[in-house]
Amino acid sequence: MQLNRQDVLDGAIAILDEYGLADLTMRRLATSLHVQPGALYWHFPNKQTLLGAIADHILSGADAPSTEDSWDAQIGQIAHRLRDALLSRRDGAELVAATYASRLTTNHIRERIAAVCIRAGLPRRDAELTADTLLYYILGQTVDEQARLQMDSVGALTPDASPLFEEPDPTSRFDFGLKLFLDGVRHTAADRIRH
Amino acid sequence: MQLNRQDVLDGAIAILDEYGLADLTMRRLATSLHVQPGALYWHFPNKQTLLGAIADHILSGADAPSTEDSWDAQIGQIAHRLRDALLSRRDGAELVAATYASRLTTNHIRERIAAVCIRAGLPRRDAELTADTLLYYILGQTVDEQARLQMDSVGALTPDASPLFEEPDPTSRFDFGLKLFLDGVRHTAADRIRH
DNA sequence: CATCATCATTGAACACCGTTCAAGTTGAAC
DNA sequence: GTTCAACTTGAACGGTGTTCAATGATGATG
Repeated sequence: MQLNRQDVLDGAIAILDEYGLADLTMRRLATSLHVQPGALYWHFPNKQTLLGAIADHILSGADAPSTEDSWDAQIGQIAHRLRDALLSRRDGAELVAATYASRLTTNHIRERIAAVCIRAGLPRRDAELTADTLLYYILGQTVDEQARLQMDSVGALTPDASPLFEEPDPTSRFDFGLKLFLDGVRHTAADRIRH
Repeated sequence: MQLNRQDVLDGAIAILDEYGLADLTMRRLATSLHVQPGALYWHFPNKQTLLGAIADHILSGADAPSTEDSWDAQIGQIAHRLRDALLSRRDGAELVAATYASRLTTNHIRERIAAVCIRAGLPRRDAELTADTLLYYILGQTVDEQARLQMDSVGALTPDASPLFEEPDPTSRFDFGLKLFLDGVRHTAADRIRH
């Protein structure tokens, strides 16, 4: 029975969920698909491209149009959708951050955010820079949050610093930075923005 | 002639500058020091610790007290100092971002930024979250900028998209996000902040 | 049903990587 | 000159991504 691209992708995602990004190797993936490592290279030219496809899968849907009315609620919704997508899989944030840096995801969340900013009245270049700024924040924050989460689930060193007593909770931390950002956009473009 | 910790560190930084992070391997470092790979492990317990020491070196000085008066000029100065430090060496941003995530740098730039926010009137937790938000932005933005810079210096694919015609220039892009952030802080804590 | 081109896999190798460790060497202090 | 800690060697262990000629499976065509 022969493999196809989707089988390889599904197998990779299963390994990611179960063992994490560090243990997602071409050899392990091949073994789990009952195949020799070389076979994978018929479906994907290299590992980085495969990771890009996983990143696309993780991000799928995050760049859909917002259902909110005001521009700031729209950006807030998209930001939370992105964060949820990153957190939905083990090491998702780390994987997407690495892949985003190497520009081999086909997701259009950057353009979606920029579009909201343009519709709100920002010039195109400012809108793009604003989208970049937000994306850097979300990726950095979420990578960190997920790393902590995983450390806690393994380590659980000091009961005092356990996640139950950690404050503020991760979502509040995220919203703090998001609000900071939105306030900045509001103020910077105060004279241009439509209400 | 025997090696010491500083020799290893200097050798590693030399390789980083000349060949980049991807080619900074323990074996290559050993060869350049005319030594067997195992010898390095007497001076550093593992590669990650060595990278942490390099990150500390790159960041040294970036967390000094600001010489500015107003809180926003102070943060701006520290932010630019951090960016300059990251850009001062090949792959510096990538290296520091990776090391920062794994928490083995001893630099106190986060605390410095938080201290400025506290002195400006923010409660301690808000100050820390604010510092985190800014750091995520700076790291993400600078990693991206440095990656582009390196791609241009190697690729130079389309003359139209060459760095000469790229706009806005990287520093302006950085300042755009920085201003967005500072405006956000100003607005968020408008009633609390001392002027 | 046989043929044939295309799709897909094998098996083995290449050139690396970080890390470990018993055994050996070096160099300074006594 | 001996001793002892600091330091290095040499060799291995157990991995990694990737390549490629040879081989096998598959489905459409004559």
